[in-house]
Amino acid sequence: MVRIRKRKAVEAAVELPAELTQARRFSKTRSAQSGALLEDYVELIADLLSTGGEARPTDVARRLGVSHATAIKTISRLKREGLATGLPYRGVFLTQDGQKLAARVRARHRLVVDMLLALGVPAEAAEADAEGIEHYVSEATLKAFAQFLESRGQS
Amino acid sequence: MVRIRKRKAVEAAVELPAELTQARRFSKTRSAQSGALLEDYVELIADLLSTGGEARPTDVARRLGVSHATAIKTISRLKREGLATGLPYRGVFLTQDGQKLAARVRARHRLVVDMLLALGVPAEAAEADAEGIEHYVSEATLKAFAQFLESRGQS
DNA sequence: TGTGAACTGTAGCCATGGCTACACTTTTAC
DNA sequence: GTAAAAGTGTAGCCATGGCTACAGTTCACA
Ligand SMILES: [Mn+2]
Ligand SMILES: [Mn+2]
Ligand SMILES: [Mn+2]
Ligand SMILES: [Mn+2]
Repeated sequence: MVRIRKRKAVEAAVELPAELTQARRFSKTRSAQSGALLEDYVELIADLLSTGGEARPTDVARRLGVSHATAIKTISRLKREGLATGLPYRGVFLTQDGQKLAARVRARHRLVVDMLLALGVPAEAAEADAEGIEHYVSEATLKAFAQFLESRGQS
Repeated sequence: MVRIRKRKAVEAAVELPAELTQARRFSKTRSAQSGALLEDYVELIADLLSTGGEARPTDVARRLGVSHATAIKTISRLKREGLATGLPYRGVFLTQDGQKLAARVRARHRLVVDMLLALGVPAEAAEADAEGIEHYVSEATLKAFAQFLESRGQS
């Protein structure tokens, strides 16, 4: 006893473009997502290097809250993608590309945090939210953030 | 010929708390990430249901820009987690929990988009960025966004 | 009313990003 | 100088979220 149900009600009235636009947006978000982890690693490694002169897998793991095995696996992906280098048992370093990415990511992170703070978000929430938000902010949005901060006199 | 290198330089001077705080932030971001996909599915299904009265796997797939097999697999996860129901070949529906989640997600999505627009971000960039940002915005930040919009007269 | 088109579902592949367990290397401390 | 501790690396497990290929079901329409 299966009920019938209509399909293809109104020929969709050339509604396709909107569908495609939305699909493109989601695709873009998925791409950004796949880069997010690498960005965080590179940013953190740059931080460790500039602070203590070295970046060791265990430090990276501790700061990210993952096991050292996970950190090592991801670092090897960084190396595979040309962002990091290093010899066994000798710590991790960033390639030119890695350093360039780190600089961009760091500036973006700071801008997002500053924006949230300027809006009155409490410091810890601003830091925590920025850790996720930063990876999905386009150039256009970054520019808007910067202009807002400028118009407020905050850096 | 392997060079020696110092380790444990300064006993870390009780630097651990900061480490833990940062690790907790990253963990939180990872949790949010795992919920993001389900949120988008639920939001989209609610949209299809309220617009056309039914939500079919193929529609969902087309709007998300994934294959229908991927959509079906994720929808089955929605069902497993108590957010959706439906019989074979009969479309997808939302449970009470699913509908509640959809309402929250939809409101949040709109708020993030409105905020970006208010800052002068071009419409398409605002929509695209919001699709990612929305999943990482805490209650505190949402409140700050709402207050900003209110202070600007934009509902 | 039958049949081809459209849709739905299943199986099985891959990469990512978690984890634990275990083995190996380096550093520290005695 | 050696033994224990700390760090590093590998193997192998799991879930997620993509995909294609193929099989089964429902619908539209001639
Ligand atoms: Mn981040
Ligand atoms: Mn960051
Ligand atoms: Mn989204
Ligand atoms: Mn959304």
